[in-house]
Amino acid sequence: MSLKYAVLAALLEGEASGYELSKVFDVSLANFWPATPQQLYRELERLAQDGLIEARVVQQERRPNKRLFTLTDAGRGELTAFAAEPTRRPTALRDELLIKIQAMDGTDPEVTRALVEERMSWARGKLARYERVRDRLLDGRTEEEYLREADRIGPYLTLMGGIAFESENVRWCERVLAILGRRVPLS
Amino acid sequence: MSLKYAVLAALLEGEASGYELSKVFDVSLANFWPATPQQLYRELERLAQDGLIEARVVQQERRPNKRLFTLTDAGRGELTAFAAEPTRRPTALRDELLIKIQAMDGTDPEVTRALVEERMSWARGKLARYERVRDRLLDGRTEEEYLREADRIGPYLTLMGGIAFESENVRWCERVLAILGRRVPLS
DNA sequence: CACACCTACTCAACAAATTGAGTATCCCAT
DNA sequence: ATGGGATACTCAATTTGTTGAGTAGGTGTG
Repeated sequence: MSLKYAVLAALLEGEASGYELSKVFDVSLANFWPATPQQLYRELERLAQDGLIEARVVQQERRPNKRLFTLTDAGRGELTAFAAEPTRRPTALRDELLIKIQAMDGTDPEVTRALVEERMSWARGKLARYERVRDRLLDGRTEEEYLREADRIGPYLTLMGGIAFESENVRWCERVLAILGRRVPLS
Repeated sequence: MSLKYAVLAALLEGEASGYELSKVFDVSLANFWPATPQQLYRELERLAQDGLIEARVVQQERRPNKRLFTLTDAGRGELTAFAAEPTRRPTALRDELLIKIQAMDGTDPEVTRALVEERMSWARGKLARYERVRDRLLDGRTEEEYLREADRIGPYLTLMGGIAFESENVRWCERVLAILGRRVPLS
């Protein structure tokens, strides 16, 4: 149900094709509403049928044609209505690694170390990507200036959330590695 | 696919009924693998059929009978094998509130404030519950002592993750509220 | 000049998650 | 004495999410 609004929110940034959205959902929105390309195409179809978005086909020369989608007034309306509704479920984190950590006693600690290290470097990479998005948003201004001047601060606040989340993730990994290291000194 | 292992991991704590598990999945495991009671009952059925857990029916006097499930050796084996496998997808955070924040420009800032405040007090509540679980685990010992003595540290490390996650959540809410407050001074 | 990867999707099948109702007993407070 | 909540589930329908294959031209790399 919420993917619908995630897509509408993504289209606030302007016209986009399904393919472009699938990229966006991989970098910025991926932080709080992951979706596969297939889900997006299906959702776009539905939204277009419901008149919340409009499609126009763009003929292209040396690549397949694409359909660009734009928010309609109706879509914009539904989105702002949604944004004012009370939130039903709060954060839901689904993390396979944490299941493995929960069940780690009884497995080789070195294997667990490796899993945590992999996660840590992944989180660092994501953090770096977020920081780049941040720099592009700020565009030389300080955060203060940006928040005063910008007409849309929503995307900045969610990005801030993503950055906070991933750096906490990295810190957690570091702590876990420290603890594992104390338990099983490197031989 | 992972719910299976989440359930097996939960049963490491000992025998439990579906009903009891649905409580556990609401407090501790909810942090990294949410599941509804219906999902759990179905999963338990499947796991019992596959011989990974065993059920025994306990007759009760003044309440409905219950089925208590225990890990079998096969179940324990599958779980430890899983715990050593590389993790496919990393963290996926799904947060409806962040969609609303992303789309907040164009809605009444006071409404957004209220949404964030609600989330903050919810996160504080969750944090308090985690802290209580932590105190019960530590049982008077310091973290150092616990980590040296305890034979299972997995649950402590995941709990640490939950605490880190929720306190970061609270901090994010505070920052957002501060920014909203500057933009829209309370009249 | 072969091979992999990028754009830009569609189709189909399946697995997992959500929602809502239904059953039946007991305890506690108003 | 009546209503609400807790225990302890089951059944069914629907919506979401995932996986894998297929199409088809274009670009870049060794």
